[in-house]
Amino acid sequence: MQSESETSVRVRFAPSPTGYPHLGNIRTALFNWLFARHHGGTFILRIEDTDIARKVEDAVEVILGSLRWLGLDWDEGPYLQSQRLLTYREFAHKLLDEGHAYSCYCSPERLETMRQEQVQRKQPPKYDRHCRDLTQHERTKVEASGITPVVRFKTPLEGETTFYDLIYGQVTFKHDTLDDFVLLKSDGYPTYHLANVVDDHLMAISHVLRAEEWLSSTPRHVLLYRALDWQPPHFAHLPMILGPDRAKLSKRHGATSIQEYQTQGYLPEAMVNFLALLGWSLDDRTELISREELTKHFSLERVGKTAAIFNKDKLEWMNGVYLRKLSAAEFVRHAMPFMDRALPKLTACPLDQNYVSQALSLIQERARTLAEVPELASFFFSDELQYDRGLLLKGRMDVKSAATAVTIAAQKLRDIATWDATTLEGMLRPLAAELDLKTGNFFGLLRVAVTGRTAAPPLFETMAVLGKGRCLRRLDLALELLSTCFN
RNA sequence: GCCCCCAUCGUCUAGAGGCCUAGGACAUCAGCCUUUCAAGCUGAAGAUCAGGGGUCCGAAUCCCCUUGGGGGCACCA
Repeated sequence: MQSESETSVRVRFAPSPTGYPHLGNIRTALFNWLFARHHGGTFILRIEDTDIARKVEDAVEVILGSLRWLGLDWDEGPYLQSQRLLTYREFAHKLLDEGHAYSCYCSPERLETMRQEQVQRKQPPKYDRHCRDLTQHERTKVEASGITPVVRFKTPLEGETTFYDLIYGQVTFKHDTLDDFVLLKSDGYPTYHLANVVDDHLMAISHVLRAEEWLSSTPRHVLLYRALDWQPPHFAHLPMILGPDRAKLSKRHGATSIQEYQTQGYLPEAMVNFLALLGWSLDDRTELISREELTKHFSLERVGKTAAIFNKDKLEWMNGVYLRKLSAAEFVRHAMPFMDRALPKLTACPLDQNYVSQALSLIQERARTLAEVPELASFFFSDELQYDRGLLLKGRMDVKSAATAVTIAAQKLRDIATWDATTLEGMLRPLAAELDLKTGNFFGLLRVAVTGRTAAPPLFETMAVLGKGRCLRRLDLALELLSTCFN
């Protein structure tokens, strides 16, 4: 920690806009952010948009939006690599001039058939270095035919590269398992390897925290740093987050993009808490931890090495915890957009704010995500309750006594002056005894009548919120439904 | 096929030689609370620490092998 703070910590999150950020991407962003904040360093956002073919139009927007949603604010950027093409070309040419790179004129077709043959022969697919040792004469000859070459790195043929990863420790790769990778594509854009190394150096990145899938390309990067006579940054590869099938997260894993979690009604704080625990832990017991505590305690030493399958059940549980921690007003503020989206007809007319907040406060404790709220609360907002009349007889009551019970209850309720939970309970509980009904059965019957469902918030509070008029109307409706049960 | 990484309950994890007859959390099951649901509380079940060899007085922890899983091997990132 001391050595880390000696030189200023500068980290970056460098997504490519070829898709929407998923849990793994965002976890990487989070760890970078936490690392920067913990050390009082700088968190930089860099968009690696060097693949024009795969670029997704609104991906950058979504990336920025997701980071903002989670409160992962950046100090510099977003830098766009597509606007720095000259810089990469400059260094590609420098490598060319200094003999660390060469122009390759091989056609994609040739490369493809070569690869196929190699795979068929069960050989590692590697570029065969066809153009590596072309004579000047050969070179000018091909160039005359108008082929635009790519620039390839001249990987040393022998020896090995070793680097120290802050999480995985010392890692060594033999050079003969590497090939001459492309630095500059024929369209003039750099590859990831070139752009990434150039930018990390130019932007004075001190620590590269990225997913473990990059571990095996790190030797290439180290080689590049050396060829350019630059000091490489510290590397820390983060364990992968896998889908339920243990494979790398991708589109086919359902909820892939982080923004889907937003629309499903997860709270950013819950998301941050959950993601932080995917690969990092404070101790042997802490599960709920605030952003402040996280930045205070975050350290690379407590990042694990094993890939994790993310556990949606646990996320849901945690989100429920965060939902319940909200004040009633905050809960309403968070839930309203979901209400509007799911129940546009019902919320179209201006609703009494007091009614809404009373209703939602009964829902708050029962929701695990905000997207569940409209469904859980819908009976508060619909005039015409729709339910199967059979529900009224759930308490294995016969139709007649059910009808009697509802009739008497409605009668008595009509005369109530103060409509609140306490009064309602004071009236209805003794009534159950008078009717010689178990409270469970009687209250269950009223619950269905009043909410249209067997599972709902506590009856008296619910009735108190619904109000006298609504309750009485619904009891009448129940009576009607019961009457249709006779024969 | 080659290279790299990893390996503790179903899942997330604690564990850096004796504190481990392996701890916590989610999920599961049971009980309590209770008008239902949810929440809460209590408890149960669940890991021969992948397997096999070493090292050591002593290993989940160190070493080796095997197996399994993942990742990489593009003019994609």
